Amino acid sequence: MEDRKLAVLRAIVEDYVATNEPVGSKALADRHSLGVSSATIRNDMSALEEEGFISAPHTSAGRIPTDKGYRLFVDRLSSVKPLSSAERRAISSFLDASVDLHDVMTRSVRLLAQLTKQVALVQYPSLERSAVRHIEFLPVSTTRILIIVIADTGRIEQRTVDLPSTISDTKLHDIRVAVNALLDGKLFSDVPATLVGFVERHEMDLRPIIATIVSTLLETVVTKNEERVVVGGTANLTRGSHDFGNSMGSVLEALEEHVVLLKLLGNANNIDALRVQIGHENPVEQLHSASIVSTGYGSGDQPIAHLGVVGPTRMDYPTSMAAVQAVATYVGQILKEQTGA
Amino acid sequence: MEDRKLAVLRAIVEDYVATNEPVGSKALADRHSLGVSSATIRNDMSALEEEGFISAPHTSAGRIPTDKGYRLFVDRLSSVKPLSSAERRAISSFLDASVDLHDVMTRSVRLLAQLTKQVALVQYPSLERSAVRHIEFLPVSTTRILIIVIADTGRIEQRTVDLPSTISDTKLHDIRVAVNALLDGKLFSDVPATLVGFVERHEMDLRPIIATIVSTLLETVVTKNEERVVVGGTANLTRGSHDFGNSMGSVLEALEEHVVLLKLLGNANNIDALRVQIGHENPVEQLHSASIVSTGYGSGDQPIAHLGVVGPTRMDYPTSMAAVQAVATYVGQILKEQTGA
DNA sequence: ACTAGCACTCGAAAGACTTGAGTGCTAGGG
DNA sequence: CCCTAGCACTCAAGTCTTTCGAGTGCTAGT
Repeated sequence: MEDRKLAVLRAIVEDYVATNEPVGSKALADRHSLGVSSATIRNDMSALEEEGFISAPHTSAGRIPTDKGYRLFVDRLSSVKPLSSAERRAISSFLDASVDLHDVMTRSVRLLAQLTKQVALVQYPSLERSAVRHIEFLPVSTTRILIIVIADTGRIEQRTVDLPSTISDTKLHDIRVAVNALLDGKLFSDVPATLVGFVERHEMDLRPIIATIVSTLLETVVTKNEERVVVGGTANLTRGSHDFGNSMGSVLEALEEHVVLLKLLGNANNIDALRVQIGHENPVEQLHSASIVSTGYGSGDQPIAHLGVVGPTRMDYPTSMAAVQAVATYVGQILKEQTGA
Repeated sequence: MEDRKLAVLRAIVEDYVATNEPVGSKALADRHSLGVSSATIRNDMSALEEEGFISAPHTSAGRIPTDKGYRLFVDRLSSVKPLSSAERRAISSFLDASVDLHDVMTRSVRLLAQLTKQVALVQYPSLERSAVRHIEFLPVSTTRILIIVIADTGRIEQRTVDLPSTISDTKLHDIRVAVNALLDGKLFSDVPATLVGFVERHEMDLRPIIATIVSTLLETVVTKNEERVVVGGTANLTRGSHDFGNSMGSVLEALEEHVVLLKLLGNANNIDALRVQIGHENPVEQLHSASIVSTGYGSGDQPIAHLGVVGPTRMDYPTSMAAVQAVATYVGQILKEQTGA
């Protein structure tokens, strides 16, 4: 009895996702073998509507799932649909061809967009979770150097800095060696603590220069550590024609605001499991008619960043969840291979 | 007489761009002081239609400019509208805040999109036009190193490479010094020639390793020298509602194909002047209903890459041209400051 | 060479009508 | 007691018609 009501809800979600049209009792009785007549289904639907899982766009139309309905569906009614082996092979071969981090990110986002037919988001490995692999100083002119920070996750940050006075190449080299000795292998988040007192350990006349360098370094690594997100598959927004109706403009706008996307993916540190945010559950107002399926990925034990897809609430959750999961796993592997030993 | 016909065409273009509705003879007579009656204008319009500069969507509607009409407008009738000083200030202050190349690209594209209310494209400095500033080798494991190539334009390329055998840190350091001595300051396009014979100048047992490194280096610098393009302001596609009608999907698709965008911007080397491609004039089929305004930008004498905007054929050409021009100039300056002395 | 006037065209907007999917409810059957 | 069959009702969406008016081309007049 309760079971049947759930079955009806599942059927409604599945049909609505497939057809994008409100689904009525008759259609359900016909297309799914629920073993009862349309009248009975009508009663169940009435109850489901009462409880807020479905709603009718207008009196004489079928029902469509509400956000709450999708939530129940995702939590209790759907099984994560395994990918076909062809798909798995496609994923790994496509990602294996990547030559560098940028390439991995770009390919992942394309892949994810293609697999899910949704808009895909892939975040670059977070600097917070990265460790210093190497730091390089390149003289650009007599009073200007280029600082390059290379992270173990493959990310590279650069910054040009004006020095208060000139410095010889050998001195600069010495500083570089000292900085690297101190910072190599350190987590970005530990860099500030590690650099405490560094300036003071040098000769007086070098201190202004070193102070400048250190402050830029800190800025690069911590203060302005810009997280990056790649977006792909926006053309998929036009797929289901009226899924986003006239609000498509604001969806596109939101997708260009990387700050917003980071909020979506959860720039908090705690989340690594597959996460589904349905409709109004997501924190971005402009995307209250969209759902986000996301997860963390990483080369080791804990996630170093997130990736996911954004689509209309009426998306194919099982497939999206499977694809997101799979891509995250593969990306993690690739990064491990490329950056680790 | 001929003069008046041109004035009529100009008026038609301006009105159509402003209103997005076919413009009729009466409206022209009213809104522009052409000094003649609507009947006379009708005659002129007839002639213009005959010559293919305008066309009527259906019998009893006004006229809209054809691609040919826009072309004439751009070539002979429009004056590049200077930006307001407020706009100029906004541009320079916004771009001045950039901290690195990525930042410059991102900010430029946002700026350009905002100024023109169109989709903006900004190409990263072309590797072809870059020179080597520095090359770094970082050991990742005993048989694996990370090669990092830093260009004078601020671009940084990385590549992980598996070595055929182990190598000591000191040997690796020696190779690095040798490579840098050879390549520093060389144009990327000259790198292959410069490296001829490099492998052979080393001891026999190092040759396999060096050969591997050299081939990866060549790949990075020449063979797979991926040009990059940043896209922004896609939300502007939804602005004029039916400008792209149902073909908006394919426009978005085209904008995600960076190869396509490079074709649009002209990956040929010869173009640096402001260029306008109207409708079918552009080489990309999916964008035959769009126009592209683009130009080269550079930190020195010749352009190192291109930037521009993509919009519907009925775009405000004078404004777009001015904005593209201005942003290109500023970007060139900023890059010069950041990367040069 | 320009203008005034007029008949004509045809898309877009508004209204009337029809259609049919879907509902809620009630009465009857296993 | 739960399910089903049947029926009256509702309402969006489609179709058809009508109206409306902006805009045209042409001709005759200044």
